[in-house]
Amino acid sequence: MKLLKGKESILIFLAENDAFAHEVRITTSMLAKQLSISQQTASRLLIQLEKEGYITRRIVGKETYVKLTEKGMNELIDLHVRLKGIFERPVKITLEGRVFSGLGEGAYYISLSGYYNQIKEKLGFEPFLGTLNIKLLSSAAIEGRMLLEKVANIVIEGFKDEKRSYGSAKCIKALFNDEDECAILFIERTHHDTSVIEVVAPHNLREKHGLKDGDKVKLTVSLQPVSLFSNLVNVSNTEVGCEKL
Amino acid sequence: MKLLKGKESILIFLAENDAFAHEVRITTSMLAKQLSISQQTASRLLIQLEKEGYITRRIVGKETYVKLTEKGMNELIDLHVRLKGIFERPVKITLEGRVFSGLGEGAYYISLSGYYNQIKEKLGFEPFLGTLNIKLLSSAAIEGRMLLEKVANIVIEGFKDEKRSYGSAKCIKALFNDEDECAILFIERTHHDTSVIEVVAPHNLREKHGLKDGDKVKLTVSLQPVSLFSNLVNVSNTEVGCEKL
DNA sequence: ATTACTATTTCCCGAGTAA
DNA sequence: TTTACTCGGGAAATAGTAA
Repeated sequence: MKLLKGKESILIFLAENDAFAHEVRITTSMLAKQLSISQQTASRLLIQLEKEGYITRRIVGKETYVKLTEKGMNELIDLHVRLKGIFERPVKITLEGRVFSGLGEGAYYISLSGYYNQIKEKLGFEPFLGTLNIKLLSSAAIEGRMLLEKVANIVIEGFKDEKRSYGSAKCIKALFNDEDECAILFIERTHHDTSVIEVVAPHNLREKHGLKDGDKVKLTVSLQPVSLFSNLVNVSNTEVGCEKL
Repeated sequence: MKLLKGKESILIFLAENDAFAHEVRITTSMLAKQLSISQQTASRLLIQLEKEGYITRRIVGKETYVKLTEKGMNELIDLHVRLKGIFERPVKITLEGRVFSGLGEGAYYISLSGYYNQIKEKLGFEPFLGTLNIKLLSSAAIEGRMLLEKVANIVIEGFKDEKRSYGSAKCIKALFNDEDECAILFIERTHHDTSVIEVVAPHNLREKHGLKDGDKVKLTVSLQPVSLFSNLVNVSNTEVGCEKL
């Protein structure tokens, strides 16, 4: 598309060239080239921006000096603040589902030191020896699960012993029923389908919350919008249970 | 003006409503109302955005669910990064001028405990008992001086003793000849005109740099673009001598 | 080289309205 | 109620060109 139209991109271009701190020399054809518009359009837009009070122009012979006014700069600040609001606010992803019993292999796998030590180190807690299986209820929850799987940023490496090899998994920290620290496990080559998640936690959640099969539970993950997409910086900006902002 | 035109503001509106994390229910008339456009335009823009790959739409009976695509989100991220580049990059203001001798009253005023202690506390150094007078050379430097005076964020309060009252001053930290920590003083009711600045520093700059009247010197202040304007947050975001980024 | 006018085309908005 | 078509008016972009 090109998100920005003529006037807006002129203001941004000027700001990028420090035209809020001092006058900047400019020609309409150079501006046109930069913004992929015609020289005539550049000329007209500068006239309009000046008329509307977003810039000042000082013409000395053949040279034109342009400066952003406070009004022009405020326009950019507003936009900046709005985008900051989007990208720097944690977004809560909530998954609801029902507890069910698995085959108990979760407990076995977590008890293996090859997994146990990694969990302890990378998740920051000593895991209860067992996982809680949760069947997701809605298509929204399943959609959320798929999103979280993409974003999960903690990797538990696979390993081998003399008998067999053990696969790797990704996980992401979450909050269980608005209370308990936990992590959702995304296990490579699981036998579960995408409507199921497994949760590991420092405590026995089943016991602590008095859960039996079929009980409804809730998982919340709070993450930064930018982490949902690949391009930008830090990966490790997930927060657990952050409600405000 | 309204910096944003239809399509762009729809993308931002959707992002503000978390439409990058999950589908969002929307009607064209509600969207029209929010963005002050007609229902017809809202409809047309949604169709176009979908065709261009910025959003996906899922129509279930009368309900429409919209989601930003990765492409759409990247468009916003690009803009965000661009604005961050503008507002979160220090801008260097450089003032050049020539040293000249004043009447020596700078030394007297700074030696007064009413000023001395404030300088020590608010500027973070014990000032040399004297100021360096600098006559600015260019109109650009004078313009810069006026800008800095507006932005100067450290206030030295005036006070009274039994004999007379002493005026207040503002100052801002700067770098002297790319080397020395110092501060530019903007004295209320000074007898100097706007082409002159006074500098206070922890050392005797005249001696340390072997300066005599007429020698050229340089002052550099590095500040955040947002601090140039009133609306936004933190005032104390001035940095001294930050060259990179 | 500039800037910026006029004329033409192209694009966009919104009223009316159908489904 | 919805969405989204057609269509007329007007805004915006460019070409041509003057200064």
